[in-house]
Formats: sequence, structure tokens, C-alpha cells
Amino acid sequence: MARAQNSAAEIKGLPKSKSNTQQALSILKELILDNRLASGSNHLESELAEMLGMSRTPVREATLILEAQGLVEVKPRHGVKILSLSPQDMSEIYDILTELESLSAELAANMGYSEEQFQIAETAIQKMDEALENDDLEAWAVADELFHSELVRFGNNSRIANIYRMYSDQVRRARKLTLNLRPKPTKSNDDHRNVLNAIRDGNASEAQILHRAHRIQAKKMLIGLLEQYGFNNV
Amino acid sequence: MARAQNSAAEIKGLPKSKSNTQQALSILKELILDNRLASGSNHLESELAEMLGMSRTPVREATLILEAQGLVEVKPRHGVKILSLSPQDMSEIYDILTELESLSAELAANMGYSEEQFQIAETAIQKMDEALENDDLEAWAVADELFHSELVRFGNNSRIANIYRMYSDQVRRARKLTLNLRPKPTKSNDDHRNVLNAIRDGNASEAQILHRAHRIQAKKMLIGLLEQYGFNNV
DNA sequence: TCATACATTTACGTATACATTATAAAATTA
DNA sequence: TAATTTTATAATGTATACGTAAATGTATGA
Repeated sequence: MARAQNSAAEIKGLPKSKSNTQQALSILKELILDNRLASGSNHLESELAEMLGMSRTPVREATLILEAQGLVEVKPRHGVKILSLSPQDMSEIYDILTELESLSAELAANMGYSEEQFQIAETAIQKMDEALENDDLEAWAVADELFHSELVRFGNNSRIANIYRMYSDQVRRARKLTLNLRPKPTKSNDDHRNVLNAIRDGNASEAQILHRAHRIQAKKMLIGLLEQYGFNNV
Repeated sequence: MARAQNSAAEIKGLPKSKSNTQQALSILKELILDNRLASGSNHLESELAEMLGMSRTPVREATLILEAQGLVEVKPRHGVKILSLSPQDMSEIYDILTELESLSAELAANMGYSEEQFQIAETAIQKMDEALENDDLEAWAVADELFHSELVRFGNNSRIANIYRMYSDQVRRARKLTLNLRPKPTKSNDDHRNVLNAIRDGNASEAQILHRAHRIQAKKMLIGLLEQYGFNNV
């Protein structure tokens, strides 16, 4: 049955044939983030394997990795449980990202990057402006995410980048729900610009303080919405 | 060959028979942290499987988890590579822990714990004092670690606790090397006491600031030693 | 001698078979 | 009926078989 090798890729129309384990990983992640695998639900290995058109082995490996990343819990005999994202969970994640991104901003300011290296971040900010003018919140969210990931990259701490990557999926998941409920993020754009300028100027503590403030603000807004609209188990 | 089930446990004399995957995980972790699997070295799955007295399957699962935790890198055809802990790596880890522990201190101060709940932390500090009097650095390190883990527990953020757990192994690894080189940690004890008092008093920003300062100090010392004594690849 | 093509080896990725064991259902007893 | 034991079921954990492909070695020709 080695012919089933690429079936999952074929079904999903994914680009290239990574290993089945990697495919299972990204597909499952996608399903979880889209809430097509509902939070709190349990799924047997064999069930997932069948769904993905591969054997249990790669699925099992994928779930173990997902567990290490905090997206699921593997409960022997109950299948893998999709963990939920309560406001409490989001609060935890936001707190962590606030600290680590702010630190990144601080580190970035001390790195002394050249103007050229700010290109992507600069573009991201511009795109956010454009998106706002066009009332295209989707595009805004994408650009916003790009800015944040650039910031983390500037921090030059690979472990922070890993942690960020780990949680960014879940942040995206929460954001998806609140994107159309939140006020127009005009202030966000200003915040970003100020942070970037502080980094440019090599003003580490300013960069850190500004970014932290921005994050705390964003958290308050998001958690408020999640609670208000009762997304208790996303 | 299902009789090989517990052989690994038997060999190592471990407590109970968790799954082989879990055993492989903890044994490998131990070997890595003790540097008995040298940093930078590569090991084939089959080699590790034989060493642990089990088949490739659980070993493979364990290495995937270890990879997700950042201790190894799985390189197809080259085996799993034991990642090294350069001063740069330790610097990254310390930076992260500094932020997250300081945040924990801040959160802890806002939680309003009762005196009773500080029991363990209080004991830890006392043990650190005793250990210093007896010049027992091992005992000091154990108590110090206990204090830090209590602090993280107080923060009441399960994800921070996870991250902390993930890196604490590596911190221990580095500390092992520097424990006898560092100056007597008398100031550390004072620092801890002050942080705990600030938490007691519900003084969040003070707790945060004190702990951050403590951490930054510790980092400077540790990294300095690592560089000075040339532990470039622990 | 060097480069290139071809053959060989071997480690990995995956499927599958099987052993183990937790759960639930059934049966027994008080 | 309720509690307890037994049995059956089914899902997991593990071993193993095997195809595939990467890395290495070998041979050939320039």
C-alpha cells in the first residue's frame, strides 16, 4: 500500500510531497484552527488516519508533536482531544506574547539594523494603512501578522521565534472570530509605526515600552470581545 | 519480542513502566543533559533503539517530541543530532525565562495568595540559606530551582509553566557546569526574599522589577562564565 | 586525474500485524 | 436492586516488514 503515499496531498491539493507526518501535522493544524475539528472533541487515531488517507503511524507522530505544541491532548483510550481556547487561554497566550515581543523590540533596537533590513516591516505598515482605507480587515490582519513576525525576527532569538510560531496559530484562530467585531484598528497602525521608529533610533527601552503598551491594549480588547460574545470555548 | 517491553526500565532501574515512548523520552533527555550523548553528535534511530532495548517506533516518537522541545534536530539520513548549548543558546533561554518569570512574579502579586500558600517558597529560601552556610552548592541549586518553579506556579499561567519546564532541563545542564565556578550566591538569597515579600505585599511592579534585575544579574554571571571557560558547545 | 553516470547500500518513512490493557457490557451474587 | 466480578471489545503501544530514496562507492570515459 505504499501507493497511498501521496494521497493526502492529492486530496488536499497541497504543493509538494513532504512526509505524511508533516502533512498530517499541517492538515490537522488547519482543521483545528478552522474549528472544523471542534474544541473539546475527541478523535481516535484510526478515525483521523482514515480521514487523512494514511495509516495510523504518521498520524500518531503528528498528534504527538501537536501535543508538544499544546494544541491537543493525547488521552489513551479517549483519542486525541482538541484543546479549547477559552478567554483564559487567550489571556495566557497574549501575556506570553506581550513579554516576548516586547523583549524582541528591545533586542532589535540594540542590534543596529540598517534601513534596508526594515523593508518588510515598513511594507507591512503601509499595507495596514491601505487595508484600513479599503476597509479590508482580512488584508489588515495579514499585514499585522507580518509586522509582528518581522518584529520577532528582528529580536534574533530563535527560541522566541519558535514560541511565537507555536502560538501564532491560536492567535489567528481567536482573531478570526473577533475581526469584525472590533473597532477599526487605526491606533494599531500608529503604534506599529512608533515601535518601528524607536527600533530604528536604537531606543531600546522606548521600543519595549511602546510595544508592551500596544500589546496590553490589544489583549484587553480581544479578551473583552471574547468574553462579551461568549466565545468561551472556541 | 513483546517481552522486551520493560527491559529499558529494568536496565535503568526506573520507577514504573510508563510507555516505552515516555521512557525513551526521559532516558534520552537524561543522557543529553548529562552530556553522555555529546552535543553535536548524530545518532541513528536504530542505534538508539538498540541502546534502549526497544524497537525504532517508540524511539522515533520520542525523538520527534524532543525535536518539538528543541533538544535535538531530526535530520533524515543523518540521524538525530544532539543540539549544543552555546553561550548564545543560553543567552536566548535566559532572556526568555527572565521575561516569563518576571511576568509570573507580577501576576503572582496580583493573585492575592494567602500566607499559607507561600509555604514551599518560604521553605526553599530557608534551604538556600542553610545550604550556603554548609557550603553545599548542590543543595543550594536544588532549592533555588524549587523557588523559581514555585514562582512560575504562582503566576498561574499554564503555558508559562510549560515553557519553563521545557527549558529548565537545559538551564540545569548549564548550571551544573558553572556551579563551582561562580561566586557564592549570597545576593541571590536576598533577591529571592525581596521578590517574595513584594509578592506578599501585592506590589506587582516591584516584584516584577526586582525579579527581572535578579535574573539579568544571573544571566550576566552565567554567560560570562560559559564564555570565560570556553563551554562553547556544552 | 577528474568528472560523471551507474550501482549499491542503508536509513528512513510507512503500513501492517500483533500484544496489551482500559473500558464497558454482562453476569453473578448479596 | 445494587455492587462486584468476569468477560468481551476495542483502541492503543510496539514490533516488524518493506518500499523508497539519499548517500556512498565504483566504474567508465575524457
